[in-house]
Amino acid sequence: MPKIGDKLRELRRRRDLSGRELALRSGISHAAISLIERDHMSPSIDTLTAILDALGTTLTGFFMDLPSRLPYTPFYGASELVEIGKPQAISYRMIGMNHPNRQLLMLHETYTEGADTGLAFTHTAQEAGMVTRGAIELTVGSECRVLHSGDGYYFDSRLPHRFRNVAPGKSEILSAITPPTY
Amino acid sequence: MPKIGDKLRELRRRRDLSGRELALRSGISHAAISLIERDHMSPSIDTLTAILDALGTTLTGFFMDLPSRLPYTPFYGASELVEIGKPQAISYRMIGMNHPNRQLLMLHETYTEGADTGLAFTHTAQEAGMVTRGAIELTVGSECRVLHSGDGYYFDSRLPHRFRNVAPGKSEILSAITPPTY
DNA sequence: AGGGCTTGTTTAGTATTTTTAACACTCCTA
DNA sequence: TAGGAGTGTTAAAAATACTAAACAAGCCCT
Repeated sequence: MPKIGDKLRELRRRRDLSGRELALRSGISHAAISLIERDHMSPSIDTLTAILDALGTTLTGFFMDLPSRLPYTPFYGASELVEIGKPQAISYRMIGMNHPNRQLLMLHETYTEGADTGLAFTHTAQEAGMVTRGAIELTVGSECRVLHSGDGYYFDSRLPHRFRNVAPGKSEILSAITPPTY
Repeated sequence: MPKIGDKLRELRRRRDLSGRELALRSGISHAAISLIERDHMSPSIDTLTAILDALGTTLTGFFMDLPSRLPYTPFYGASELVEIGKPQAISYRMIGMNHPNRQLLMLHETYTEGADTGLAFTHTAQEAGMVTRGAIELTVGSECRVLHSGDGYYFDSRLPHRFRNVAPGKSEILSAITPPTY
């Protein structure tokens, strides 16, 4: 009943993949992919999962559809990023402040030497990021690790988490949170 | 792969429906429902849609709050980021690949000299990011601007957009997209 | 023009889902 | 105690998803 074919094909094309390439990555035959994309058959959850997986997507993301938007300016110069933290300790500079219907919160975080968020909980949200400078000790639940420039993270904000700057000087993170619970 | 059985049974029980009653309302046999609920078979999108329909739910709603009961590691070392692009031109390295129910897609993008995405459209999504190295010419709708290290952006992916590396060498972006339908 | 690559489609056969029908069990009630 | 009406599970056929192989069309060579 749901016509997922067009959406799937569009997704694949956007990634610049041929049917055969996607078949190879997903483990599904290219014939099946062709049939699914033209709505000639309704894939099982398992096969659709495999396909979306190879496209870097999830069932949730795939089936989600959002309402409309307004015109605005998409650019945010480094100096225009709005500060929503405490620059003396931890600076949170926000990207996308003026967006009419924000659904994710993107932050440029700067930690001064020794800065520490302490243990934090949030409602149900998800958080991802990458260290771009220095070294950050990240604790999530019972796990702990030091992340250096280029290392990333992704966790459920429901778990208690804590960021601590362990570099001799400033550290920086670029992070994203959804939904934007700020 | 995804074990949707428990969630389905829980949903049905919460509505105080028997397997046969749900079968009647959905048009699916009660045997099939039993098998699906015990993860003995992977339903097609059509049949799952019919079942969820009878339960007053949608595919989106169903997959959105699928419990993430799987243990996972929130850390992603720089070398573990999964490549979903084409390193010769534009590399998209994904943070959060193993997350059980991803709701945002975070990417570390590396553009080789002169790399160009060409004009791209998406359905309804939102995208934010910051240039961390080099210089990127970003076009969104009718607007165009060159972003340097430290500059950010936030736009609606429904608008036609294009990234082009205009630096003499590699450029890098750290970006986030939600929902993860890139 | 003709090979050799790619692309997406079709067809026939295999595997899996889905149905139909029977089985086993509990809880009522006569 | 026996029977009916409810529940969920299993075992057969039937229908459908899926695969493997062949087909057709386009593009780039020389």
